Amino acid sequence: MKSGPDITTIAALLGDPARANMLTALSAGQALTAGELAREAGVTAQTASSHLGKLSAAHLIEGRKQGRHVYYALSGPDVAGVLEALTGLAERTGHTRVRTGPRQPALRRARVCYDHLAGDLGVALLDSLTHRGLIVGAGETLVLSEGGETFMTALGLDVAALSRLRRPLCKGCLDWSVRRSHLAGALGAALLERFYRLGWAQREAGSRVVSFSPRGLEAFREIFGVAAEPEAAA
Amino acid sequence: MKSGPDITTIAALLGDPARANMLTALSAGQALTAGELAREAGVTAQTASSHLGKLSAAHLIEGRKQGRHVYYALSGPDVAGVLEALTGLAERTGHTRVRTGPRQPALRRARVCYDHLAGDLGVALLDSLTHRGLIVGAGETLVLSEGGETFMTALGLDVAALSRLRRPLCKGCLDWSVRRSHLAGALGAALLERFYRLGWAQREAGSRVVSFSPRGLEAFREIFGVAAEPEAAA
DNA sequence: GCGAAGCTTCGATCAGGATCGAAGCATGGC
DNA sequence: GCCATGCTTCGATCCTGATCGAAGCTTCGC
Repeated sequence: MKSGPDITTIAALLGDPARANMLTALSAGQALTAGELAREAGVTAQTASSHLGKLSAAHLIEGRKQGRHVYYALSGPDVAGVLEALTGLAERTGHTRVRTGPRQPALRRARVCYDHLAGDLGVALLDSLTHRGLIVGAGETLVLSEGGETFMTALGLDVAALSRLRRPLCKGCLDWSVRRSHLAGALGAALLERFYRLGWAQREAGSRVVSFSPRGLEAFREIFGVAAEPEAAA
Repeated sequence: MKSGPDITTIAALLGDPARANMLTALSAGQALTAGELAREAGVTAQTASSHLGKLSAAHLIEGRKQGRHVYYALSGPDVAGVLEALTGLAERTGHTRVRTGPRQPALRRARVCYDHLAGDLGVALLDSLTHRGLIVGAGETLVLSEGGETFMTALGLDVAALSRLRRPLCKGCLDWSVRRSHLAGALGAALLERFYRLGWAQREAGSRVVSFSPRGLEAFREIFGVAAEPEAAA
């Protein structure tokens, strides 16, 4: 019928929730493995592989094989730009998922991001740690200070063992609901695991929501001083 | 699964050829009837009605009943902006419809983007204005300088009136064929309108092509010094 | 080497939605 | 009033594609 660039194939690719979640995760800038993207999208590895194949064939993402992992990244900043433009339009036209389910506020509050804590509480956690000088740095690169090491040990974590893992100990991860970083990496995962063990929180079945018990929330607030983070940003 | 603006519903709507054709047709700026859009999309009236209902429910378009016709128009310039951004991405990633139309060079040269000038001439126009300091800024945020205000007034535009509109006076809009910004916003629309009034250019029926008369092109070049912008960027 | 982990391919299932025929509702011309 | 025109609703069909189980392939740890 018409000629010129064909937007439908790309738009159709963005129209699937699993793929949109993957791309949104990648628009933070860092490359992610196929497995991480699968978890991010909430689908199995097979399904994720199919989606990644399509996105790759459409040149929206590029994959690099590294060992037995495959790292995927956006093919360029313009992909993220389109996502942003779409997000803006979605916001103006009132397409927010917030109202769709009762779980949404809970998701914004606290959820797992792969294997660490995200959402308001996740961001507040990292804020508290950096504010007290236990973690130093900003953005993606974070370092645990000596005081931080003591602190984590007091919490019952084996920092030495965590440092020996391949995975980076501390890493900043951009939070999509708060738009600020929360703590990822081996330490972030170990902390969340610790919260589970202490009975402070638990995963809700079939969702990414992390629900804190009243007692757990109290302890969390006491240790990390969450109350210091009201609605500030605009 | 996630919250926040939901791009998937909108992207899915854009992912259907029939709907994409309709929206592309509407991005020329003028309202079209349901029947015209059906023909544009190459589907029957029933199918078109279904699509229009969905686009309308998603607030991407708005319909006004007039007699026994229903006129549909985009709900705002940002819809056309998203289409432009998508088109640019589609071009970079090589998603072109195979059949190339004869009108294609003319489209690249000068076309309407909702209600302002796009294409080579549109980009050259903004280049000239910024180069002379009449418009300051880059990317999406642009500001008309004092000298620019004088200039526009000399051209016969009522800048004060344009400033009173709800819509932003100046805005950059990414051009899909040139991959640089052209001038959007109230000023961009008023300028194109002025070109029409001056007899420099006119819309070609049933397409987005803007054709300049030889005399109009000469005047355009003289005022905006278009020749000063060959293939420069890399 | 052997087993485990990460990713992809194959095959089957199943739901959503695009499409059109036919009928129903408005509006305008006469 | 009566018919023609323009648009929408209803119902049925059909097909694309999302999904996951199972199996295959590669790479790493030991």
